[in-house]
Amino acid sequence: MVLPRAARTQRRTRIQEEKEEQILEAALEVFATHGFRGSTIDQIADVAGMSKPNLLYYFRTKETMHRALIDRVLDTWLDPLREFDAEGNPASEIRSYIRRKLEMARDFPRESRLFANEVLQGAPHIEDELTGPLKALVDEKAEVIRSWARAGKIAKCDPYHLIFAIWSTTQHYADFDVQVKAVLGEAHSGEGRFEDAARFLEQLFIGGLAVAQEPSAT
Amino acid sequence: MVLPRAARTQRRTRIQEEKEEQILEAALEVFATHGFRGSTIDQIADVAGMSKPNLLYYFRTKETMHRALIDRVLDTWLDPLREFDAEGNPASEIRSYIRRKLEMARDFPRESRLFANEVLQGAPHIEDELTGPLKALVDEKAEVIRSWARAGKIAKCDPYHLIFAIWSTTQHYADFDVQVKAVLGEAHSGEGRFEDAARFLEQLFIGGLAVAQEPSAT
DNA sequence: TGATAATTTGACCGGTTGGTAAACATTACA
DNA sequence: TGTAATGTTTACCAACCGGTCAAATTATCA
Repeated sequence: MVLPRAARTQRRTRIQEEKEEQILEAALEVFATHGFRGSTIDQIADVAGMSKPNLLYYFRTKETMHRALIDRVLDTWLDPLREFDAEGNPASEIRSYIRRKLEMARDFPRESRLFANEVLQGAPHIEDELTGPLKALVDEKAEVIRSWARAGKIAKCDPYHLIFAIWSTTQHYADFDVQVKAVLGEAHSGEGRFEDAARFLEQLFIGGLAVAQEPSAT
Repeated sequence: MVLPRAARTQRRTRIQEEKEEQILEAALEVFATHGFRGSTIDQIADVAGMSKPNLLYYFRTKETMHRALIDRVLDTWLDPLREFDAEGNPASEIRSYIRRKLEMARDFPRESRLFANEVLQGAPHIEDELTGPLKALVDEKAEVIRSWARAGKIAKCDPYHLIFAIWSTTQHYADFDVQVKAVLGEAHSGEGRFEDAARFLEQLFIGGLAVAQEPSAT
C-alpha cells in the first residue's frame, strides 16, 4: 500500500529521520541564500543529493518544506532572548545577551539569513510567529528592562528600541556578511572580527545605557 | 531602421526618458520586495503599466534593468555618509548622521530593501560597488572618526564597527519593518515610531561614545 | 525466504519564465 | 504631408518550475 508519503500515522522510519534531516539541511542552505521565491525544488534536491520526486516524497510541497524548516529553526533562534534573566545583573545580562546573539550570527548565519529573507520580503510565511510567540516574548523582556530602568539600574530608555538595536547590530554580521567583509577588506576580516565587534558593541550598549552621572556624590 | 532599442547612439527621446523612469520605479518596487531571482519581468511590466515586450524594448534583459536601477540608487544611498563632516562637532555629526539615515529608512524604504536583498543573497550583482566606492568612502570616514577619538573628542572605539552599528540600527526600520510593526503592535506603530527610534539611538550612540569620566576634575 | 510496505526513479504535465520576431502604430521632422 | 525612425503589440519559443504517476527497487520482518 502506498501510504501518504512519510505519513505520521505510523512511527517514523530510520530512513525518514535521516532523509528529512538531509532535506532540511539542504533547504536551509538554499532558502537562506535565495529566499523562498528565489529557491527551486530542483536546487534543494541537488544539494540534498537526491532526486526531486524523492524529495517530494518526504515534503509534498515547497511550502511544506519551508514551514517545517521555519518551525524547526525558530525555537533555537529565540533561545538567546529567552535566557535573558530578570533576576540577573542588568549590565551583565545585556552584555551576555549581546554575546549570545553575536555567537549565533557567527555560528548559525544561515538561520539568521533565512529569517532576514522572510521578514525583508514581507514575512508572508511567518506573520503568525511574529505577532504571536515573538511579540509575547519581547513584551515580557521589555517589561524586565523597563523595571531595571525604573529601579535606576540602567538609564531610562525605550526597551523595544533597545531590543531592536541589539538584534540589528548583531545579526548584521550574519545577514550582511559580504558587505562587512568587503568594507573591512582582508585586513580585519579574519578570526578577530567577531571579537572586535563584541568589544565595540559592549562598549556601545553598556556605555549608552549607563545611568547618567547624578550631581550627588556616590 | 530598427536601431538597437533605446540605443544611446542618438539623443534620448522624451518618451524614452519617461518610460525608463516608469520602468525603474516599477522595478524598484518589485525588486525591493522579492529580490532579483524572486522578481519576474511580467510583474515589473504589470506594475509599470506596459507590456512585457515593450519593457524589454527599453531594457533588453532583467539584468540590464537591475543594473540600471542599482546605478541610479546607489549614489543617493551613500549621500548621508558623504555629508559626514570632519570639521564639524563630533557628537552633532554623529547625531545628524543617524538622523539622516533614519530619515532615509523612513522615506526610502524600498531603496534600503533593494540593497538589503542584494547583500543578503551574497551581493552577486554589486560586489564591485562594495569593494570599490563603498569601501573607499567608509575608509575615509573611519579615519575621521579615528582622529576624533585620538583628539579625545569621543571615546576610543573601532570606527568600522561604529559605522556598521549605525547602518544596521537605522536600516532595520526599513528592512525589518513588518517585524518592527508586529512586535510594537498597533500601539506604538504610528507616526511616533521614528521619533522614538531617533531618540533612543541618539541616547545610545551619544552615551556610548562619550569620553569616559576621568578621575581628574573638569 | 517471501510477501508486504517503504523508498526511489524516469517520464511526463500544465503553467510560468526570460526573451524573440515581425507586424503594426505612432511620432518627429524635413 | 510624407516618410523614416521610434515605439508598441500579438504571437510565439525553449527552458524551467512545481508537482504527479506508475513502475521499479529496496528494506522489513514474520
